[in-house]
Amino acid sequence: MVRKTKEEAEKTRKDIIDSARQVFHQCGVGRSTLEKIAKQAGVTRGAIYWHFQDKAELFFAMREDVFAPMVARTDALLFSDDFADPLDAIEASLKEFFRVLEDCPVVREVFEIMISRCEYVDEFASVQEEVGRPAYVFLEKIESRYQRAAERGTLRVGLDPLQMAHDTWAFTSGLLHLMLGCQKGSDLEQRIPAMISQHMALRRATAD
Amino acid sequence: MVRKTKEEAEKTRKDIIDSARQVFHQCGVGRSTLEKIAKQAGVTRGAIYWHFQDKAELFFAMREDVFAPMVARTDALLFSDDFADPLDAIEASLKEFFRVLEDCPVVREVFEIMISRCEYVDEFASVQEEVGRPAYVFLEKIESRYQRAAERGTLRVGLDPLQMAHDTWAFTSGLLHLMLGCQKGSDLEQRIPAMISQHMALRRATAD
DNA sequence: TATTATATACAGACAAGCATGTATGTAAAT
DNA sequence: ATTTACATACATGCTTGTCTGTATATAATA
Repeated sequence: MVRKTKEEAEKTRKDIIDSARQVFHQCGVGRSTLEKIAKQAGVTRGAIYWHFQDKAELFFAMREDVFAPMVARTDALLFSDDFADPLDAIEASLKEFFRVLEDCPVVREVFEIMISRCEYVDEFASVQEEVGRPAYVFLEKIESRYQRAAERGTLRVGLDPLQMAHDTWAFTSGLLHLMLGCQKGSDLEQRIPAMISQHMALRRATAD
Repeated sequence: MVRKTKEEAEKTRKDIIDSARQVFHQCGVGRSTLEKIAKQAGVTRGAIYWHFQDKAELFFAMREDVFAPMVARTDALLFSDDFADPLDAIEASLKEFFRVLEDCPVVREVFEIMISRCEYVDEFASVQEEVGRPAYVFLEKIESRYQRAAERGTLRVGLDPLQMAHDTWAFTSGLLHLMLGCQKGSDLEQRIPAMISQHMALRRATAD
């Protein structure tokens, strides 16, 4: 029972990615041997080398599986027409991001691997760029939203959209890192929605 | 020329830590072999094993060398009596933190290693806690400063000190991560002082 | 439709290179 | 005389990449 049907092969591929995520999360990317990953997936290294060139390519595949959908979800809210106030769109987008991160263990595991279980050197140095770029793209996106808010008059007078974008940018990045690095006993996760609300409230125009 | 005087031995120890920092930074902690570190320091592994139990202990020593002074510096400003307004103390403390990070390559290298070149699993899992704890301590410290600012009336009315502390906490963490992960071409570093000023300005009481 | 050929999807074996830890040697400081 | 501060040598265990084997799905052909 060697040569499998295409669907079976595809399932094997997904099993390997799933297994890699678990092993990466437990051992760290560097100490995750292909043997461990194979065993966890119920295959041999031969199967891994068939589907992927090496550990790096496996890592990228795992990452892309969760990263792209995440960007799509949050962008959909950020640029949604359902919100009269762009600030509401920013708030909803941020909350959705952290909600998914909290509710979906797979997504959370991948982010935890990327943030605290991978060394960004050599063949993984490019990963840092790939993570850095979206960060700057995100900065531009929220800047455009703040800009729109300023035009609509929902941004508090005297506040500069570009500066607000930078502040929210850092806030979001920090929240992500603190959440993923926080100790189990901490109540940070429950506080997150409130933190986001309050962060946005700080820059809303006061009611006339 | 084997048995060295105590001062020479101490110098060897520091050379090893220096070398470890460079190799950790270049190869990542996991791929840094003691052989590489030894060669870079101009000694053999024997010297490393004499001064340190293993790579983990060497890592901790390197970290402690820059971490403790950093906390001392920033705390000194944060709790200084020279500032009439506690918000000024927070601002000065944050600016000092990032100034050192920018000016001192040694400090920056160590932070870069801790953030993006080390896998926090097994014997290094405790490192994450050791980094996480100061983060929570920092949260408490700035909360107490915001509390004081509220009492002094320099915090804008209606703002909750605890919530402000959380916001500044995330902002700082994010700024740190973004700065260390930012591409070389970015102008983020020049923007940092302005970002901090603006962050604090957002919560200052408006002049009567 | 039946047969054949070929590419597929792996499993298993192999050699080679490292990295680690330890054990031992040793010359000088104390 | 003894301890110190290393250097050197050694054995061991991984991990990787590659190479080969192979049974079967699938395509080609008749």
